[in-house]
Amino acid sequence: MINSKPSLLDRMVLNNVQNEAVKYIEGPELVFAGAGTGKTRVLTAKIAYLIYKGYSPDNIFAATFTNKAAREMRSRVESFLGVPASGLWIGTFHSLCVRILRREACALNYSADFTIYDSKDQLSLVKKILKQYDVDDRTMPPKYLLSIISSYKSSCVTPGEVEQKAMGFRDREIAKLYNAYQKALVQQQAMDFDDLITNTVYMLRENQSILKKYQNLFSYILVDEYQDTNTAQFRLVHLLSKEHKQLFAVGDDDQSIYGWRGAKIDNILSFETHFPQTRIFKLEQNYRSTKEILNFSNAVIAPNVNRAHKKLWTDRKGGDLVVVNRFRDDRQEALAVAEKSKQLLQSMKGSDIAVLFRTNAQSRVFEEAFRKKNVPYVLVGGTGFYERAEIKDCLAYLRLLVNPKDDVGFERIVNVPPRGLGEKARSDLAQTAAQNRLSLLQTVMGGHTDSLGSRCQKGFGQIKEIFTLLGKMVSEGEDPHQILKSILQLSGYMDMLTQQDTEEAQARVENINELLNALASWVQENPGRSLSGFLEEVSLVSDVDNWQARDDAVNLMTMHCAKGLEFKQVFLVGIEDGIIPSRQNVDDDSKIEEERRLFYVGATRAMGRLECSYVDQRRRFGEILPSEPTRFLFDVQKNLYFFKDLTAVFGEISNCRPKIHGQSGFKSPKTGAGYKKQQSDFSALDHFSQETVQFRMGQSVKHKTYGRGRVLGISGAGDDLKLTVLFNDGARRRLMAKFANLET
DNA sequence: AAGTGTCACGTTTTT
DNA sequence: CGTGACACTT
Repeated sequence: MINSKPSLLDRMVLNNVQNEAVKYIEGPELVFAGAGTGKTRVLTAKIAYLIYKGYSPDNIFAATFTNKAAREMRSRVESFLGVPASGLWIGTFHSLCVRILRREACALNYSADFTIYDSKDQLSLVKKILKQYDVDDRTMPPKYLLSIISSYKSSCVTPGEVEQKAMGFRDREIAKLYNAYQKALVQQQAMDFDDLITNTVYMLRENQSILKKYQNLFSYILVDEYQDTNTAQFRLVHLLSKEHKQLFAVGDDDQSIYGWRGAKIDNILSFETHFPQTRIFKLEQNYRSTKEILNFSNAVIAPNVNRAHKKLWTDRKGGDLVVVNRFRDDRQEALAVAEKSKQLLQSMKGSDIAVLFRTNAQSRVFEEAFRKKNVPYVLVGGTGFYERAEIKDCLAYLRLLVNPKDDVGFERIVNVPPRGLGEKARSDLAQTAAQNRLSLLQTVMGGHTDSLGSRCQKGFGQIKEIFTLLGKMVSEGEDPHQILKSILQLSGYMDMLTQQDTEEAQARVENINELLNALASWVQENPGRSLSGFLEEVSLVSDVDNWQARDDAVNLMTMHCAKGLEFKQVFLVGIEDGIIPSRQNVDDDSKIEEERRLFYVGATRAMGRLECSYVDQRRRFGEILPSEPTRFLFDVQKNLYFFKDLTAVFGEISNCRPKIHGQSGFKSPKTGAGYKKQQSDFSALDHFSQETVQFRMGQSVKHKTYGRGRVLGISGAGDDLKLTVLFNDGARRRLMAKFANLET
């Protein structure tokens, strides 16, 4: 069946443990795969091996973390085997579940064309419900309510169960609102992200014949990034595999970074109790990073308590020591990273370089710096294309054509562009709709608006006309791209934008054109598929899914986004207390552990060079606030990184009176190419920094009256040098180095 | 109903 | 600083 001259397994190039893990098909199997140990390789090889052993691709269910990963794995499996694996069920949990749900929708009282609500849609719906129930959104903020609902859902807790276990008024209130929210979703034939998993679980749990069907269909279950599965996903995997027990999970507990959205690290740590007779493999040889980077990373993660025992090693020697830079402020940090990137781009591809930060807000300064220095970059994630208002408007029109019960979508576009339909008109419509048990759009289309005030007749008439024409186009099988064009024309949306004649409106037109292009190429790639296919794909894309590394451009992204990726050079920026660990996670030990894992994930992305940085002061909400290096840095022995104090590099130079040997660039700060050159070259500054810095982070010092302590923070320079010291009596004190007379 | 202005609040992280 | 909610004006 497969023509393999060097045998399949030979071609896969696996080490011993990897090889055994791939060939073991005798039951539940868990592979602990540390960062860079060839996890993806094992997973792909495993799928290829299963097919080679006679499993049909149709019977293999493989859950990955992103669609991008799924695409890549599918094509690697195909190139291993030399045959297409189109039937393979590979994708994110969300997209795999949607596929099942579309087939079985009626078992859940849903139509196959249900809409998927994103977090903005969820927010509108929740706000509407709070208003309906007359709940004050100060005591019950919509976002907060949604986060509660989401955490219930990710643990498969129904509104009824919340009600049952309610301890007081507030719990009952939440149960009531959760219930109303869920009812509204069904009524509007919509599901939110969590529902996609949770509803699949409920359906399988309550429906023996459907369960049997999928247990038989999926004869092998594989799960990637198992450390980031939540309870609902665990239940799903458990339900599907409990008869045949052919389950393969890979993951790394040290990289569990999604606890805040319901992921349970215990899923991987207690795998054996959930799945008895599990065979465990550990991949500990790292092929990605240098010894220096690995030692640094191992030291970062070592203090965590809640983890499985393992230690990564490598035989890659002779790399550069990890660097920790200290900058004066976030602007200097960004400019320095941009400048360094610019130099690196002469010998490296942009796709080899990444700047990783904790929060999206940090990206702004870097964008400015990269633009200023004329260094090309790609920002991965952030406010996604599909979240822009004009794009969401277009999608809302399209959504309504597929699902006329989508009231959230309807409310979005009733009066965009303005049709004279204000609050009064809308609440009247909502009332009529409720009386007739119809959705908002159905009420308009059914002509039930005749009894409403004459002022709004015109507006509703327009909507009816637009959707009648569009409906006709859809039923005639018109091309989705053409349909969107008609929407923009018939609704007057394009006219509205072109009339505005602002730069803002211009940008929106361009975005819409981009959407039109995306839709056109989707139609080309998916001939014959309906509009709902496009909408589904659009709702389930992740930030990295659309990301394309460019040879010429440096990559900017969050540490979360960088999971699973690798780069030759990594800048891990803003490693400050309050940022990583996030201010909001500092009082909880398990959250601190997760923050530490995130730091570890960031550090282990680096193959060749890792350069971290923190700043003394950072702009936050327009205010300049002092910053201190992350506590995680103190867990790393000082010999594992090289510390560079660059706070004195721009300005303030006279303060420090540095002794410069050989070529000096510091004499004429304003003019001369020499200065510019120095400014852009970190290594030329090494000497300089070592001379000015007498104190290092974490260094042990002795004070006459306070006794021994560790240096926690350094700021200022020269005579202004200030130290924050944590003394052994437990007190933190800020001292002027000049007067403190510290001994080492 | 629509457009303008003022104020509070927010930044974790995302399928 | 930037966004979104609300109040006020036309």
